[in-house]
Formats: sequence, structure tokens, C-alpha cells
Amino acid sequence: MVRIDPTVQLKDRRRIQLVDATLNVIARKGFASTTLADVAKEARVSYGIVSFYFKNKDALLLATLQFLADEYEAFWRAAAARAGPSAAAKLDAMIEAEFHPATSSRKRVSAWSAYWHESRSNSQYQKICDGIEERYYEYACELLRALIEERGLHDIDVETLALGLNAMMDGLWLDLQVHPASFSRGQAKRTCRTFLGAFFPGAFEVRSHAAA
Amino acid sequence: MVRIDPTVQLKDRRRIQLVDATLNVIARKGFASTTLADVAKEARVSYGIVSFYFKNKDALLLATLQFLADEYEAFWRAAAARAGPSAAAKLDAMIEAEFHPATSSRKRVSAWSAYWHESRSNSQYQKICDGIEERYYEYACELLRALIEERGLHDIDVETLALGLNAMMDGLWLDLQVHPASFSRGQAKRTCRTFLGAFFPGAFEVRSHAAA
Amino acid sequence: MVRIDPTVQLKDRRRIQLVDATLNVIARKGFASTTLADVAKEARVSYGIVSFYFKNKDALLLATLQFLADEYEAFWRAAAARAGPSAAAKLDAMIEAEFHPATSSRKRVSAWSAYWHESRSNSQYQKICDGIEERYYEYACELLRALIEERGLHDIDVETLALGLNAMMDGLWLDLQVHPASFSRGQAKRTCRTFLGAFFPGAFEVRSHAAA
Amino acid sequence: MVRIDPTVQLKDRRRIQLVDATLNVIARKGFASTTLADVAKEARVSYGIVSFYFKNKDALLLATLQFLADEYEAFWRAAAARAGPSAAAKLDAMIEAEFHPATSSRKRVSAWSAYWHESRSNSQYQKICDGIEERYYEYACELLRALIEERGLHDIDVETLALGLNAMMDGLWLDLQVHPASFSRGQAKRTCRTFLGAFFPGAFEVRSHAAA
DNA sequence: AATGAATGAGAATTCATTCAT
DNA sequence: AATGAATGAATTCTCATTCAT
Repeated sequence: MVRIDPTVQLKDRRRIQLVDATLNVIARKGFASTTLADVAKEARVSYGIVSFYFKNKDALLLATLQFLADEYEAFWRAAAARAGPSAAAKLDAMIEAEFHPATSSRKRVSAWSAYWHESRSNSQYQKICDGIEERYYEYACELLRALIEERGLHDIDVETLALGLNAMMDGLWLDLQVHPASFSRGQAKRTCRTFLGAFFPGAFEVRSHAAA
Repeated sequence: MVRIDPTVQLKDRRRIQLVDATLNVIARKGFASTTLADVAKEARVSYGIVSFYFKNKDALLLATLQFLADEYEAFWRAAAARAGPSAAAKLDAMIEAEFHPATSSRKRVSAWSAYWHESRSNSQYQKICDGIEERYYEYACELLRALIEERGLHDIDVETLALGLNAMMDGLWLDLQVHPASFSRGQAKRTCRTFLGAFFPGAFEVRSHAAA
Repeated sequence: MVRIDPTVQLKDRRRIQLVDATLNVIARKGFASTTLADVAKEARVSYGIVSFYFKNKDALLLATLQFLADEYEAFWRAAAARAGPSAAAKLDAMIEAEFHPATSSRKRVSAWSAYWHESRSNSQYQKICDGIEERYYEYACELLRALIEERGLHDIDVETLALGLNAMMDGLWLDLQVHPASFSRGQAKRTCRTFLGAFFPGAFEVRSHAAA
Repeated sequence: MVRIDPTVQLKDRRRIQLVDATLNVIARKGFASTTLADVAKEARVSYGIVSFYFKNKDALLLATLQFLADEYEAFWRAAAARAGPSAAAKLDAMIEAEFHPATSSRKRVSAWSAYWHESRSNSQYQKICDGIEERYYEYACELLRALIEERGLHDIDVETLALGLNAMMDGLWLDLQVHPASFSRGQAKRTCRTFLGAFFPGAFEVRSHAAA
């Protein structure tokens, strides 16, 4: 649930309320079957409200993606900032953040998968999705480069590693969505750490099953 | 690849023609905006044809997913069968197959990403997607287990490895779709091999940039 | 009623049918209250037909004006052509045509009055309305000039006469619409002829009340 | 011109302000596209104000027509009263009044043309429009009758003359609206005077182009 | 088999009206 | 008095489905 800060203006609160309802409906009915009536009902507001706060359906869907994107980026950046100064600690915190329920809740991941698809035919979506990935990738490269240097390693291609990590995270998100029952967030994090651990032995402690 | 076998009945040829058109339209306009009129136009057939060969829109979309799923599974199984008897050779062939243009063409990957999302709210889609992943995962586990045994390795969690490989492949497919310009199939294959190579040194030759 | 030529293609027949229904609805309910549902009902076709034959409501309304304009111009040109070669005969025929039931039926005049207003804020309407008036005015000037020359008159300003005639005709059309009960087509024609007769005595016979 | 008399109650001032805004919006967007939100914005008042001062949209539109009608009638009556005692002078003053910018401003003429159309399907509008025309027509007949008698003329049909004058004035108003660029108020007045002058030689001086 | 016109249900959108503050 | 948020009915528009030829 999106926390509603009482100091935020009514207009913004309503918009967040509607965006949140949109995420719920997309998760429940699928992007293609999401209607404004569904959103209004989910938000427990009247039908006209949606048009009142958003120019049209496209604007609502765009605002929803923008919300997801802003939230996601703020979340991993905050996690990296909070972590210790070492590159390994920051990467580890980013893995933790990636699969934290706040970021990878069912409804968020479901929406992301919809926007990933739709961004192919919607340039506004594409711009946002590209930016998000681009900045994550850049920061991951930076940390991996520091880690390699720090450990005096050779022959590791930073770009390939960052690309692979990124792809694995996206794929695990998809799995979380498509097979929600069969595996857990803990398994997802363990998988990422196992992957990085193969290149940087000892740097990423793979917590035991029970602990995850 | 859409095989057009002259011995196949007209009915089947038409169905394949329509499924192929559906894939093109989904790639071009997005799943949510795909209409039967678009499909008919893309297939250069009259409007009514679609209703004639498919009970309704849902049946067409389901047949399209089924086509993708069958084609995909046949493709990687054939690749694994053609490869030498060693587990490493088979895995390598599966990586090659995964990013072969016939399987990971833009239009196919675009459709997959749509169905991944929609499968959350459509149990028929979900069943197909689950089966596909399940069987791939099982076979990957089998090969990885053989590889581990063969090399006398310890402390490698097969499930985690298979999950990670699978996720990475899906994520790379998404990247192929979302950022088609910025990276290549060669890079995708290199990334998977780098990943497996970290666990099985020497088993997966990472071809140079130029060769890929 | 618009005569429906059986040789015209179905598509064109339907379009004319819908345009005709539009004219009827505008006359009955007013331009501002005319809905597509009204038009469909009036034409005794299903709702979807309107969208099928016209891109949208604007296109239907534009086609309706275009129909009116084409019909009007064809009508007065045919009347002038049929009349004898003298300028007076042609002008007289144009007056007759202007108030012939085929041109100045209630439903047509009602629509014209709507488009005259709307053309102020719709450049497509304006272009059509301007063209219609422009060509009528030009031809009226030509005939009046011939009449003046023929009679060796002086001190008659052709432009003023043509403008006045035009304005009077438009105003009489408005009166036909606003006060349909209080005066007749015969009166309208008599009024125009009285006007022209004041400048060209004897040229425009003012038929008696009874005859009109 | 909207007189804003400081002694008038606030309520009346607000109503006039809204009516004036309504005229502006009708002229700018057309009658059919005029919304209450437009009117409120044009009047630079809050949205709710409109409902506060008028029962509903219909009441606002009716009040707007009533305002136009009252203003128009007061204007020509005042002009006739101010003119000398002769019938010719009064008619001349009425022509002058008809095309005075205060009466025939773009926004007023635009609104009139809308109401002329809508009055066909709105009996309240029709009543007002009829009354206005009726009284103008009666007074014009009266003056024309006096003029005919005064000059000892025969064979002039007063009704036809009054009808023609009225129609010409309405038609010229339409032209002012539809083709605002192509001709001027001066031309409009000259046209009316030319018309009357043909029946009453010397009674209506047609001012030169420059003077008009 | 094939066509594409016809239908009407469903969704988006607009906007007059109401209402709480 | 004044505001503008909230409501929902009315309208346009889209499109899956049906059907006559």
C-alpha cells in the first residue's frame, strides 16, 4: 500500500490514490483489460474523478509508469547510499533492494512487465524505461569496476557482468510474477549473489535457505 | 520460423498465416492495441477470415502463444539433440538456440513479453508459460547436474544455477526488445557463457567480440 | 427527400442516407443537440453504421455541409443554364431556384443557418461557405453588369446591388426558417423581384399574390 | 456595450458579466461547443459561480438571448427617437443603428446567428426572436407607410418593402459574420440606403465610400 | 470458402449539475 | 458569497462478433 502523507496536497494525494489503484487493476486484470471504470472502482471513487485528475487514460498510464520509475530509482539509490562505502556492500544492498517487497511487490512487477512490453510501441514509455535501465547499468558498472580494481582482478569484462546482473534481476522479477508460488524473494537474492560470488569469491555471502 | 509445408491443409496454412500476422501486429502496435482488423490487414486477408479460422479473438491469441511455445520448445530440443553428447555441448547449443534469430526475433520476443504479463490474469496463458519454463528448467538442471558430476565439483547448487541461467536468458530477451539498438545477440550469448564459465571454467568458450 | 439513384454504389447510398438523416435531425433538434444516436435512429440504421461510413462525427457534419453546398450550387447553376440567354431571365431563374422547395426546404435552410454560425469557429466550414457565396456573388455581378449595359443605365453600383441581393436572399431564408408560418416562398420571391425591379423597371415581373 | 452601473446590485453585475462572457465564448468557439467551464474561464470567475447566478446552462443561454434582444430593441428605438420627426430620418437612423458597432459587433452577430438557428427547436428562443422581429417589422411598416403617404406614392407594397429591408439587414449581419474581412459596416449601410433609395429617390443619401 | 457490411456492447470522454467547505 | 472537487449521465468512439451474400 502506498503510504499517504497527510501534508501532501489533496490533488497529489488523489493522483497517487489513482495510480495505486491502477497498479492493482493491472496486476489483477492485466494491462490490456484495465479500464478506467475498474480503476475508479478500485480506488473507490466515482468514475469522473479519473478524468478530473488526469487528462485521459494515456496520461494516467504514463503517470503510473513515471511513479513506478521514480519510486524504483529512489529506492535502490537510497539503499546504496545507506550501505557501507565499499563497492561490494553497495552492490549487496542493491540486490537486497531489488527484491525488497516495497520494490518487487506483485503489483509492481506485474506493471513493469506490462510497460516493458508496451514501451516497444510507445515512445514515452520507452524513454522512461530506457532512462531507468541506463542509470542502473551505469552505476552497476561503476561499482563493479571499483570491485575489480580493489581486488586486483584481470580479464573480467565489466560491461558483460553488469549486463548479466541486470538481465538476471529482470528475469527473476518476471519469474516472481509468472511463478509466484514456486520460488521466493530469498531464492532470487541468493541467485544474484551466487552469480556475483562466482566472479568475486567471498564478496557476496550467500545466506542459507533458512536465513533468507 | 514459419514452416509452410505444402502438404499441410489450407486450413492450417491460413491459421499459421494469421498467427504470424498477429505476432507482427503485437510487435508493432503492442498487445493491448492489437485488433482483429489490424491482423486481417497485416495478413492481407479479408476481415471475416479471422472469425472463420478462429472462434474468436481469444482463440487467436491463445493459438499464437501456443505456436510460440511449440516452436520455441522444438527449437531448443532440436539444438540440444544435434549437439554432441556432452552436457556442456548441449548447454552451449541451447544458449546458441536461445539467441538464434529464429527464436529471438523482435516480433517473437515482443509477443513473449506480452504473454508473460498477461499470463498473470489468464490461466490458459499461465498454463502454457509454466509448462515451457518448467520443462526448460528441468532439462537445464539435468545437464548441469551431469556437468557437475563429470567434473567432480562440490558446493554448487544446481537449482540456483538453472534458475539464474533461465532468468538471465529471459532478461536478455527483454533487453533485446527494450533496447534493440544498444546490444546484440552476440553480446547476449557471451553474457550467458561468461556466467556459466564462472562456475565451469573452460567449459564455455567465450567467443571474442568479432566472432560473435 | 433525397432521391436515391440505384446505380450509385452502396457505400455512396449509405452516406447520402446518413447525410439526409443528419439534415432532418439538425432541423428537428438543432445543431447543438444533434447526436449520432439521433442520426442513426432517423436513418433507421444501427448506431455503428455511422462510424462505419464516416470517420467520426466531425466528418459526418462536414460531409453534410459539403452535400448542401454541392447541391445548392448545382441547382442554381442548372436553373440559370436552363433559363433564356438574357441576364434578366437568368437572374429571375436564380430567384426562382433560390426559393424552390428543393433548395430551401425547411431542413436545408435550418442546416444552413447552423453552418453559417459554426463556420465562424470551424475553418473547414468557413472555406466551404466562403466558396459558395463567392461564386454566387461573382455570377450575380456578371449578370447585373450585363443588365446595366444592355439598358444603358448609369450610376448603379453593381457590387452594392449584388451584395444586397445576396443578403436579402440569405435573410429571407432565415425568415423562412424562423417564421415559417407567417410568410411564404411566393412572398420571398416577390420581395427579391420587387427589389431588383426598383433598379430595372419592367425587367422583373412581380407575380400577383395568388399566382405565387 | 455592457453598461456597468455602480448602483446596480452585485447580483445583476455578475449576471451581466457572465452573459458578456457567454457572448464572447459563443463567438470564439461556436454555440455547440460552448461549455460552462469556458464561460467561467472567460469571465475570470470560479467555476461554481455560474451555477450560483443561473439555475442552469439553459437559463444562462436564455438570459444571454434576452440580453441581446433587450439591448438591440432599446438601441434602435433610442436611435429612432433621437432622429428628427420625419419618417425618412427615423429610418435612416435605424439603418445607422443596425450597423453601429455597439449592436453589430462580431460577438453579438455571432450569437444572433446561433439563436436564429436554435430558435427553431427551442420555443423560448423562438418567442423572443419572433417578438423582436415582429416589433421591428411593425415599426418599419409604420414609417414606410408615412413615407409613402408623405410623398404621394402609389403601387408600393409596404409589407414587401419592410420584409425586404428586414431580410437584407439580417443577411448583411450574416455577411459581417461569415466574411468579416471582405466588407465593412459602411458598405452594409450603403446597401440598405441604396435599396430604400430606389423606392424613395432622394430620401436616403448614399454617403460616398470615403465618408462611410 | 470468402467477403465485408451491419450490429451493438463496452470503453473513453465530456460536461452539466450538485455539494461540502 | 464563493470555490472547486465530486458525481454520473450522456455522448462519442472502438471493435469483437454476427450474418447475408
